[in-house]
Amino acid sequence: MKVLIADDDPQILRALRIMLTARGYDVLTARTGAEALNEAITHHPELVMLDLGMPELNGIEVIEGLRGWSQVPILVVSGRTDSADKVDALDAGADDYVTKPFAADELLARIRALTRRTPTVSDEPVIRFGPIAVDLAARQVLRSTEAGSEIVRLTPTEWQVLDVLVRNPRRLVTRQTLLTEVWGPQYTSDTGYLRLYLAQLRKKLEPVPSHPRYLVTEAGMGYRFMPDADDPANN
Amino acid sequence: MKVLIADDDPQILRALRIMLTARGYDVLTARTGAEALNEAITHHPELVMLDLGMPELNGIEVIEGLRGWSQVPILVVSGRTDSADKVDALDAGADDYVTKPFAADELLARIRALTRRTPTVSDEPVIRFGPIAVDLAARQVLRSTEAGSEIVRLTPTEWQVLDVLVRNPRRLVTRQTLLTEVWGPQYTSDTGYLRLYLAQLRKKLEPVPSHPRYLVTEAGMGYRFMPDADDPANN
DNA sequence: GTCGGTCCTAACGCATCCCTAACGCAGGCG
DNA sequence: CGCCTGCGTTAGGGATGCGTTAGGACCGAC
Repeated sequence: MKVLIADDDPQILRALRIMLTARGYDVLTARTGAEALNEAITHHPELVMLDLGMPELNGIEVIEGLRGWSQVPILVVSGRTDSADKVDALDAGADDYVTKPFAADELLARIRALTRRTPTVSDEPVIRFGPIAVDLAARQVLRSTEAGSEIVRLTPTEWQVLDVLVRNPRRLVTRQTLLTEVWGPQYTSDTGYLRLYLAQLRKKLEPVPSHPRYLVTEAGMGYRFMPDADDPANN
Repeated sequence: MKVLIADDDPQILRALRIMLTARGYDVLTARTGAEALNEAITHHPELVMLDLGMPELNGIEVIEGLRGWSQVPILVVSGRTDSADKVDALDAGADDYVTKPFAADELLARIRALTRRTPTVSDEPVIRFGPIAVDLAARQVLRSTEAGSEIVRLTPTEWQVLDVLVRNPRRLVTRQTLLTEVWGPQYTSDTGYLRLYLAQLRKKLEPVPSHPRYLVTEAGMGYRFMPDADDPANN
């Protein structure tokens, strides 16, 4: 199992590497936030351990950068004990937060708990409907035309909205969950931008945007992604 | 979102209930391990907060009992700070571990982190009667016809009424309960719209809307959902 | 400084939904 | 037998929600 450790302190990096290697983990390391993002993109680790106080990009920015395209479990290991730091990191997308100094066996148990819960998030990370193919891992959308296939460009926000919807096929996603998933837990009332992004997504993905077939709206409740009826991906 | 809190200390129970209720969570409580398991089985909460030192069954046993059939996120809130306790709880199946005393905002952030990750993989509460299948999780109603199945569209209010009824199979639901559940606690007298929505539901769901078989009215009292007699889902 | 892209606000039709009002009908009761 | 109460049903107005367009604020790149 590949684990990425990002910390600017070589001491900690070395200690963690030894501890995890001895337990059979494959350890990748990074010393800056930018380096951490690069490593994550190229090697797709199954767990990311992150320090908050790194140069170039701080921990929160790294979390947001990761969460833009990956569901990998993120464990923050930080010297900051202030609860505000914890709240910020967790709300940004981290899954757990451990303060230094930490007990080695507890850290290992938390790592086991995090990796246990995600036994391969999705064995089929590419979702197809109509002429569209959504590759969640590669963060890419392709539309097949008669002359091959073309790349559909989506903005970050459009991606997050689409991500939530396609991860819940056939299920109703309420306006509120969509808002909190994309814009954060403090957003609960819609002033109208959800409609906007749904319209843009439909313009880019639907065969007939004015008559949506896959990104269906349920009046007064929310939205729903309806896969093709013959799609074998049913779960 | 339903949250089950299991703790033998009434003080903590009360504090947590207030804190979570204010944030919009539906709080269930239990004072013993056995009670916690019972509550979990009957109400299927989306998060379980657990104290380790409870009578009857200790925390670890409760975790194991839950994990036997449920993937619900488990957050341990315990006074024990020993790392061995944390390791045991986490390895038994808990997802996070917070020691008392805890910071309220951190606890809330951890709750958000835990519930965010699970897209409510909840067990499949599909209720069937006649040609109708009600999928509560997906918020979808299907009617099977000779040529496959078609989607039945329900308005939000129709959904809420149906939701209350099917969650109480064979039980009488008084007019007042229905009103307060759907329209809010201040509504107590019916000016006639309940009749309206029942009529619409019957028109959409009953085989013979003029002679209701599943959505039965009890004159002067309320309504009752009667499942098929041979339905194995009896609880 | 300029430019392109993205995010959000505001406003306007339009469809849908909620609720009121009225009428018909059945059963209970004096 | 006639009245009354409670429920089912229908139709229509008002309100809300949604899709759509246009335009300004903000930010990083060049």
